[in-house]
Amino acid sequence: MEKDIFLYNTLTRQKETFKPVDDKNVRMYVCGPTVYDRAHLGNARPVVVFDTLFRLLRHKYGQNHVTYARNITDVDDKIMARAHETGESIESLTTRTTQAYHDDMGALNALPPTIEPRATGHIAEMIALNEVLIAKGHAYVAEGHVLFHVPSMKNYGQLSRRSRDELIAGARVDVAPYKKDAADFVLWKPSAPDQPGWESPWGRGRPGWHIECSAMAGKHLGTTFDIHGGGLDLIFPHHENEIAQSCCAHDGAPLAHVWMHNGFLTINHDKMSKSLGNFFTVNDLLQKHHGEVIRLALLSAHYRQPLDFSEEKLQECKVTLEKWYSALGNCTDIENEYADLSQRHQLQVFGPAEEALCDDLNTPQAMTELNQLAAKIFKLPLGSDERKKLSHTLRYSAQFLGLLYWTIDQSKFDHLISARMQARHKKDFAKVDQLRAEIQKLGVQIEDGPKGTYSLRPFWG
RNA sequence: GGCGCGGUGGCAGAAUGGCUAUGCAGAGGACUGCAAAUCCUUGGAUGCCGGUUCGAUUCCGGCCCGUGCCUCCA
Repeated sequence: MEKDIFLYNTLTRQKETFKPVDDKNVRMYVCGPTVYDRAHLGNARPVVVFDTLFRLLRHKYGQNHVTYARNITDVDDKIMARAHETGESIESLTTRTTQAYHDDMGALNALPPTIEPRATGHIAEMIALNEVLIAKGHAYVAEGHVLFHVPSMKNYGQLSRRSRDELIAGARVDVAPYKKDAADFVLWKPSAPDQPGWESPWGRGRPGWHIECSAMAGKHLGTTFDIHGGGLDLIFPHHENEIAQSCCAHDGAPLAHVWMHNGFLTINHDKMSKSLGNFFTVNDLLQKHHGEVIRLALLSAHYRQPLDFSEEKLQECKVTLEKWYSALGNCTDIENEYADLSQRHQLQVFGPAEEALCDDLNTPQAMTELNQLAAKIFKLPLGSDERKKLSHTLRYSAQFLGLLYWTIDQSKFDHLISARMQARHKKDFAKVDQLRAEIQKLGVQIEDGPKGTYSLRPFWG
């Protein structure tokens, strides 16, 4: 792919041409879930957004030249609190929740990341990082805690564009007495005997929130990597502090070149919250809507914009997908061209949607291109070469969005279709309708076109 | 109080210093065993006030409104 990729960088507040450190190994880190509860819809947005970016990067740099790391935070006070409430063991809770996360994100057709490091598997790296920070004068020990000393870093606050003074002025929380500076944050904290903990040079304890990402990113992606992503709310303090830890440990080497942050989502224009009763887990939604529909809805606004979720939006996305599937081709096209979808990346048909995605992941623009493509396809004669070619492009383009991956049992389908065709010629409409119902059981809704032909679309009940 | 983001047609949602997407919804027509889809035609927008400019929705300033973050929430 010749086209350059442009990405908006929170660090510079500008759209920049993406230039990887090593184009043989493009590296991206995205903050993953804390596994104490089912993922909610808000958790799904960064997953789908960065999955889309992952797909685009893999296309441009090669399937095996992109490393995507997304962590699992499996040690955290929220986890401890939940386990304490319910009596479930921490291990059981985190294992079960991690599995549910994989299931839910898989249902949204998010590819598994290349690496999924777990915090509890990297305690030694975190301790080592703390020791480096202490040795270099960026951290200190106080009352069993290890704290990062913010004034030790001259340019702290670059990502969020906040000065240390501003932070302190706006602080809403009491400053712990053992902190040398009000802005200092915890790298390591002591654990009570009944809390999970690991032996360390500072006694038995557990990591602070930010240190795990620095340690895991450093281990798996190297000192400096290409893209670091997450939700808008992570800019401060989480990502700011990751930068502080990693840069100071590595004598100023940048942690990541490009910082990307997705916007929040609202539900019917309200903030999603338990008190408003509009709090949905991904799994809740999957009971009512196909994952592909939810995925499209999550991509229907640009990732940096707020995204409003509603039942109407889901309905509209469902109809849109059905239209695209219908445009994809009649059964003949499916049989001849798309039987093995894993081969479709070899088609190398340039798609305009691809170009839209190269412009800072403009997914709404990509949707427009797919709509345009579908409209063109519908105007062309069924079975024509031109129509097939555009169908190729549609299928090909949609793969970048992780859409139009749906397939059918081809042999059964072909058999039923030809039987129905015959019944139709005989005008045996009772049989025709009965066969339509049978085809529907395969998950396909067929439609009769103007010339007795068929279009195909998934049937989602 | 500090830092930031946004206000585009009925709704959703891109883009752009001049020719203003796209989808849904609406109106009219075509097609049609049923059902559905599709096709053709069509009305409709850039919060307010100034400035820069031959020309601004787009750039600059002010205002109004909404919204996010400010130590563990994607």
